[in-house]
Amino acid sequence: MLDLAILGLLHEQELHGYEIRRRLRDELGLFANISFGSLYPALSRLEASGAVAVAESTGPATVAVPMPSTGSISGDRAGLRARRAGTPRGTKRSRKVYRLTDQGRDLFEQLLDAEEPVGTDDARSFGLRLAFARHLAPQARLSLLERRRGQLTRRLATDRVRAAGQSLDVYTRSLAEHSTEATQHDIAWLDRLIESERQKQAVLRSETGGPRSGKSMTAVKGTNP
Amino acid sequence: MLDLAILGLLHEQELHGYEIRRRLRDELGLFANISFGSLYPALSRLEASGAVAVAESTGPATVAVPMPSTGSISGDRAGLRARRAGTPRGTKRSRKVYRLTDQGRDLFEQLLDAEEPVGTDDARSFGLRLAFARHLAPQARLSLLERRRGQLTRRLATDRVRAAGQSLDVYTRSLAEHSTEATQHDIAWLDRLIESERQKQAVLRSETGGPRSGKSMTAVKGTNP
DNA sequence: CATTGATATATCAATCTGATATATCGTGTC
DNA sequence: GACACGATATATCAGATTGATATATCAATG
Repeated sequence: MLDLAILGLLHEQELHGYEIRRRLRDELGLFANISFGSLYPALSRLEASGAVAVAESTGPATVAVPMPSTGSISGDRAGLRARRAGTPRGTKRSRKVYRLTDQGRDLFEQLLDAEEPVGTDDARSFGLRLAFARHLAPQARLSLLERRRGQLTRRLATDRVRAAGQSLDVYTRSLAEHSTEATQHDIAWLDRLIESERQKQAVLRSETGGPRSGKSMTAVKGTNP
Repeated sequence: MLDLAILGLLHEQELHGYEIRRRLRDELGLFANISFGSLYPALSRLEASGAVAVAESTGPATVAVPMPSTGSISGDRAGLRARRAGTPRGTKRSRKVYRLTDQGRDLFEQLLDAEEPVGTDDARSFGLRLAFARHLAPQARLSLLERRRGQLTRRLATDRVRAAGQSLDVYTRSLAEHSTEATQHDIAWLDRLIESERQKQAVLRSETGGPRSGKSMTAVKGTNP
C-alpha cells in the first residue's frame, strides 16, 4: 500500500524520501505520520525491484553519484562540496532523489487498478486510490467508487446490528450510532461522486459516439480547477 | 493497544481467544478483523507478564463456561462436549479460557487512564477508550473526551489548509473536503457527549454536595437503557 | 559560537498483518 | 454411510509497519 503511494507521488516528479513523507502528510492527508522505518525500506525495496531509480543526488552536473555501494555516510561530503560550489537552491544533506522507471510506471498502474481482496475494508486504501484516480480509465474509476460503496453498504448493515444491540452502555452505544451516521455520510458522498462520474462519461460518449439521450437529472457538483 | 482491548473484554468475563476476536469485531466494531497472529501472541505476552491467567480450559466436571443465555450465540460447544463425554482431559485441542488477574486489573486501569502521546491522532485508540469509558472516573472520562476534541480541532485546521490547496485535482479535492466535513461531524458528536457528561457531573455534585444552581440549558440526549 | 530546530537518511526491536497449517464438530447432501 | 463444507479454535511464519534512536547538515537565534 505504501508502495502505491510512493509510486503515485513519483509519477508527477522526482522526489527524495523526506519530501515524500511531507507530501503524504500535508498534501494527501493519508498516512498521517508514516514512519521512516517504513518509508526508507520501502524505497530500497522499490529500487531493488527496479521500479524506481536514484536520480542524480542534488548536485551541480559535475558531481557524480557518490558510490554504487550504499555507504552513503561518506556521501555528505559530496553534498557539502556541491553546496559550496554554488548550488542555487538550499541543498541540504546529500539527498537521494528517486525517479520512476518505466517498470515502476507499469507497477503503479497495476497496483492502482487492482481490486483489493474482498475482506479489505480500508478507508486508507480507498483514499489513496481516489487521490490517484485521475490516472485511471473512466470505467476503472467508476468501478473503484462502486466497489467502495459496496464495502460501506456492507459495513452499514453490521453497524446497525451493533447499534441495535441491547447490552451496550451509553458510551458504546453512542460510538455505534456515530459510526453508523459516519458511514451513511460516506455513502452519500460516494453517491455524489458516482453521479458526477456518470455525467462525465455520458458527456464523453455523446461527444465521441454521437448524441445520445442522456437523462441528466442532477447538476454535476464537482468542478475542475 | 490490543492489550487494552483484551484486558477490557476480560474485565467483564472470562473468554478464550477466538471469542475475544469475535467480540472485538461484532460488538466493539474496533479492530475490524484483528489477526490471530496478533491476538494469540498478545495473549501469551499478557499471560507471561501475569496480567491474565488460563482458567481451566476444558475442566472435568466444573466447567467455567460463560452463561449461554447472555447472547452467546456460539460458545458452548466445548462445554457441551465436556458435559456429554466427561472429557478425558488432554487428548483434544480445547479452548484456552483466560481470566483477568488482579495485576491485570491494575494494568487495565493504568492503560485506560494513560494519556496517549501528543502525536497520536488515532480514532481507534479513542474508540477503544470510549468503549471502556464506564470504567473511568467521571473526571478522567471528561478529560478523554476533551483530549479527543483537541486532536480533532487540530486536524480540522490542517484539513482546511489542505482543502484550500490549489494544485489539487477534482478527486483529491473532494477527498479533502469530505475529510473536513467528517471531522466537523466528529467534533459536533463529541460536543454532545461532553455536554452530556457535564450535565451528569452537575447532577452528581448537586446530589452529594447539596443543591447548587445548575444552569441546565440543554437536555441530556444520551439515555441509559 | 553554542544551542536549538528543521532537514535528511538509516537502523532496530517490538509488533501487526495476511497467509497457512492443523484439528474438531455440526450440517447438509447424495 | 460417506463426504464435502463451513464454523470453531489455536498456532506459527514471512514480511511490513511503528516508534525510537542515531547520525549528520544547515539556518536562525541568542
